[in-house]
Amino acid sequence: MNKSRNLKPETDTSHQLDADLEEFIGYNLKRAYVIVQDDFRSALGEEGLSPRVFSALSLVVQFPNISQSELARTLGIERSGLVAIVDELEKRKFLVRTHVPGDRRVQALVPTPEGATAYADSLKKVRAHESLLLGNFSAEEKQTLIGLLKKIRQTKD
Amino acid sequence: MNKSRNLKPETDTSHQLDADLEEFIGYNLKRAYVIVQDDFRSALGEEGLSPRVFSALSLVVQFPNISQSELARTLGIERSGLVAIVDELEKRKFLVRTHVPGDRRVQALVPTPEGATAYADSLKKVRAHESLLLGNFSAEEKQTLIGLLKKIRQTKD
DNA sequence: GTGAACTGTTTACCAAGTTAACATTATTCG
DNA sequence: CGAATAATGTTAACTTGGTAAACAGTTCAC
Repeated sequence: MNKSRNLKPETDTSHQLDADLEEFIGYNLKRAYVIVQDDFRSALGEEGLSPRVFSALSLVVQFPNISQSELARTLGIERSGLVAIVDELEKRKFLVRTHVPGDRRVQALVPTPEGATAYADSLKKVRAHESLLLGNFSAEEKQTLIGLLKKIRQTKD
Repeated sequence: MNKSRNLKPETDTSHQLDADLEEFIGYNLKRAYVIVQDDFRSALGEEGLSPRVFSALSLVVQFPNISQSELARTLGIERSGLVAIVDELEKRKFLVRTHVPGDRRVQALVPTPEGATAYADSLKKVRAHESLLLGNFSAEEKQTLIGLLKKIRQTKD
């Protein structure tokens, strides 16, 4: 069982091909995640939205009046962690925190017109980034991949 | 095209089902990645190896005498970032940095016997974690997923 | 032999999260 | 009612996992 592959480790580029690591979902998931995230950032540029801010804005635009708690829950992060994200979106004038009549604790998040157009613009860029990065994927492969990734999420509900 | 879904945002749990976000590879990748990583950590316990340390040890055990530069390259991280990982493995006595005769710059990484057994032990736990977490995946689905994730990596070589 | 390149390392930094505590407000239910 | 319980948004301190830049020592190319 000992593979005894000790030939010139410095110049042997075949490591990736048969390392134990390569059989793990976790490792492959991370490597792919890093690539996609890096490409996302360079596609949206220095002043563009980061992935997490984009995803928050997406939900606010699509579900106006969502509360911060609900947004955090939907994104799978802590309420405390969401504060900085909403702060950034508010500072950029992409949304406003508004009071809701029924409950004086919650601050409903409402997208501004600038927020809506910024989202539409970013959405285009994100779609372009994904279709360019995954240029060698068929539509079916993309759907399969998304389906399998969602299935992982379903295991922990 | 306006979906106008403004009914009780606080209690509407259908957000996940049709949000724009859900069609993106990047978003689904991140959500899945977080779940798998969290499960990895709880499977290996408080004193267990973190994912990145596990992956480094894996390569050192499988390819003894690998240099730090080569290891960093294989893992896709910076040389500077690898230092802390190797420091931890050395402190735990799982490997030693050794001089190589030909080149006085490089420090070849050699697993200790403890390192090898720690890896074997961790490997079992990692395999158990993945097969438990992905209990509702068929062998074929797992292979498909890994293949598609690798394909993402191939786009940026 | 000199300039370029590579190795390991430190330092300073950053991004993205967590946990714990808190004030404020709502809800539950003896 | 009123007291306990719970939810909301927020801050503060911390952790993790990286990067970028600079550096000394060493090797390579030509």
